[in-house]
Amino acid sequence: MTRYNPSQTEPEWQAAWEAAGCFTARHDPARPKYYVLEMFPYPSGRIHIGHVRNYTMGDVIARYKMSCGFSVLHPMGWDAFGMPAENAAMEQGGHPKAWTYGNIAVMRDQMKPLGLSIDWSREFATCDPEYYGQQQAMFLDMLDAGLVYRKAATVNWDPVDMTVLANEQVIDGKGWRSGAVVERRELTQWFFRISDFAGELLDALDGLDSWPEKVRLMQANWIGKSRGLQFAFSTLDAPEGFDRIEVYTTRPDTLLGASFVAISADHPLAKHLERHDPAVAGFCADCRHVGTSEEALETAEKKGMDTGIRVRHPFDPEWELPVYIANFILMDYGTGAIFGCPAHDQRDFDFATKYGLPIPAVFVSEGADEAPLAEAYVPPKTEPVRYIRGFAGAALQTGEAAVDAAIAHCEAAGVGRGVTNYRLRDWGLSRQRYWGCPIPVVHCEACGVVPERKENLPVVLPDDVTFDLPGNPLDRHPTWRDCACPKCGAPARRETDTMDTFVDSSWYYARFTAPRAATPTDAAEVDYWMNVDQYIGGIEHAILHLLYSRFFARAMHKTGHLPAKAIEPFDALFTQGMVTHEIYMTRDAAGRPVYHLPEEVERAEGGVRLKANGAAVEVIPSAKMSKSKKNVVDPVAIIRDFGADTARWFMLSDSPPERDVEWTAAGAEAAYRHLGRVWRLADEIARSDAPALPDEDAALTRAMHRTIAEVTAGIEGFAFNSAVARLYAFTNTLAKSGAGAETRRMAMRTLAQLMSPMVPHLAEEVWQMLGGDGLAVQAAWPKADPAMLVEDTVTLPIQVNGKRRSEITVPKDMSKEEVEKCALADDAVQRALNGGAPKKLIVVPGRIVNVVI
RNA sequence: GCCCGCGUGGUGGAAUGGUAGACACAGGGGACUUAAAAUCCCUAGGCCGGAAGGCCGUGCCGGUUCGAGUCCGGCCGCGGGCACCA
Repeated sequence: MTRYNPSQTEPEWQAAWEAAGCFTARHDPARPKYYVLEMFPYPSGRIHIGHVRNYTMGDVIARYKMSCGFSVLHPMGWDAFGMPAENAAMEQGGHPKAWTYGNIAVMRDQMKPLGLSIDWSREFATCDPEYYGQQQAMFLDMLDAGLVYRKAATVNWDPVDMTVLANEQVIDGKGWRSGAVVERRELTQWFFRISDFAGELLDALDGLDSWPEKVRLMQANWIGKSRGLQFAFSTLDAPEGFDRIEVYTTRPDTLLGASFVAISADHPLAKHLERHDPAVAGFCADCRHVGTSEEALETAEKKGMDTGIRVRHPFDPEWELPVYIANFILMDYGTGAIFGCPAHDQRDFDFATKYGLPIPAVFVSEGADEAPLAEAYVPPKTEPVRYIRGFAGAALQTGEAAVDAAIAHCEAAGVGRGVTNYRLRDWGLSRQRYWGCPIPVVHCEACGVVPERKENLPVVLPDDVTFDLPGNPLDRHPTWRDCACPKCGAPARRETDTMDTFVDSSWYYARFTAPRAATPTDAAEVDYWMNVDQYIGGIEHAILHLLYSRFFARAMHKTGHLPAKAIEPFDALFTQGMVTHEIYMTRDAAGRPVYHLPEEVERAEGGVRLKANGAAVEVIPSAKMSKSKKNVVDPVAIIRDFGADTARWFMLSDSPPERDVEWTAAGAEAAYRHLGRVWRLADEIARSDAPALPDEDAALTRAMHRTIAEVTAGIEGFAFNSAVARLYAFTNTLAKSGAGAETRRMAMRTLAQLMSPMVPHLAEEVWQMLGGDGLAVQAAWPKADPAMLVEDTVTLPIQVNGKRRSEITVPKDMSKEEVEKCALADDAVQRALNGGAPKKLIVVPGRIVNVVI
């Protein structure tokens, strides 16, 4: 007898699908389309078990939609520009291009055995000149449309390596390679005007009702709309030209709680003072040694320096406040200056305490008196509080109301104006790196910044570069930089900055609709395929990638590359969890940790041991897989040992897709055993000649329809683990069923279809064994018969005081009164009542009965 | 530091405010086998009890409710993001 043998049959079915052209996306106006997209991978070198999970989920949706009659687009590509390729070139020699395309080839070969329903004819990498050339064309259109501009911005500068560092390359304020203390440096850089779209990007979140609420919330907070007051303090003893300091505050109601003014070290006043005062210069230099990331700024010790300058309080000419330079004020947000109200802001409180500044309370909780504060009092803005230093509105009001009243009062008094501010900053896209899309402009001494002519695109990266020196090889390339000005023809210099890789990933979804088009998009194709019906990816992209893509789609619309309907490119979003694994650790003689791969250890009596020498292994609970901790599982080995279907089945079972899943060898083996069980069951049923048995046949048919309904709902609702559980249950039901052979064959074929999106190879195998017509992948999705789902009785739990004490089974449509009667007659209820009458009787029809005593 | 999540048996997890632990893994017991593997069957949150049954139980503390894993407030722990990692 033959056995379940995935290593032989899986490649055969993949060949059969390819021969039948099952996964070629067809622009068929007669059929509804469905566009499934998983976030494309970075070609790091090998596929990861997390990729298997991500792409399996997308594949389930794609295959399910195919069998529901949709024309499906399910493409794959590579997010191929970025730092790791340059790092590899620096560390191991070679060229980023060779490294990247080599990795892509390996990963494509590793991915294909998974049997994904991908239309590989649409594959591209963002580092293909055909792709980035179109990106350059759009950049020029956006430049023309005023969506791109240049301004100065700060970067992390490594003074030893003489290079710009990414935030992740700054560790504890030092360069990762050189160890030198990082400096902030200003460079002129390119920006997208995303902040012009802040209000629209925020408002449009409401329409994204198939996005996770948490992602919408995170984006809304990131955009950070606030209503506040912008006004100026007039200064005393300030240098010329600085007679006013503009500040922005979201809490103008606390103006009478002001204790100090703090400005950023990058504020024009700070920069002015720096030039004349060595002490200020020293302090500002210190501030600039903190990296540019908000995290670094916020977690650094809060420090300030009194400038000696004083400002007058706008409501009291006698009241003077000191002006500090502080390391936690961002020049990029608001005006780069704030007033501190220590009583109602913890950061200001800490600052005031540190520098011995007053802490006057503005409001107290409703019934309280003013008393010295041990910490800042920061109640929710919606809570009514009593204002003791208020100046507008009622004494007792909410923070919200007080802010509105304060703005109105200040505007009337001529102190500033109410403004709406956004936290969202413009998107800096310049990168001082080689392996990215060149920014297609030229710097000409006579003409200034000149866009490259479209017919000269793509501006291709030169291949002859070296990575023996830090910094951007384009900057020191002997000939590439030199060019003629597209306007006047004089000798000019190419822009050597390349684009942020987020640009590449902000429109790839549109390119997949016409990947070989001679323009960025093809109107007919984007019109048919957009939007992405289901986008799937990691929660780590909740803010930046998704927000940039939403902006870019709008910018593409404005420049004629996308229709209006595509300005929100992703109709539905699903964020899946990570795959984790235990970490196995021993220690060397010096007590340093040594990590071990999962295949190097075994479970033995009394714990986990090394296979090599039996040494006891410390097991650290599940963590995100990382090479350095060696808790990685190689999908290639799993597929070799168990087959793709086992890997797919395991990735879908047990854990809910949005949550992290732990890979365990036992779980994978269990998945394999189950698939073998299904195979044997199919084999047994195919041979059976059992006669029909009306009761058994009817029961099995009912169970089958219930399973169809449950599995369909599970797939539609991204509850793959629940769908898998129903499939387990139905497999057990089918195995034990005494129904006749014909009914069991029908049920088995249905089971194969329901399993097909998840374990497509096994499904084909079973479908074929049971005489299914054609390929299972092309069969229409089974439909549950609603009549088969109706139950005529229902079991109601009976609670006494909220605790389950008994249950009754009653006809589904029994009246409330009769249910009450049955419940009260129940033994357990009688016992509890002990002859008395219930205080209350709650009957929720079809659900529960609660007797309150 | 700020924003967003998550926390349920030995394990992964299920559960429109309505029977907590579906479905599985590991475990225990049994069948088959010369034996093992494979397979099949039974069992299974903890405590007390022979059983019937009872008490406890969804990170911790409190609240709302006839009823809370689910809603609200406060804490603890873990994870994601913080604009140049992708």
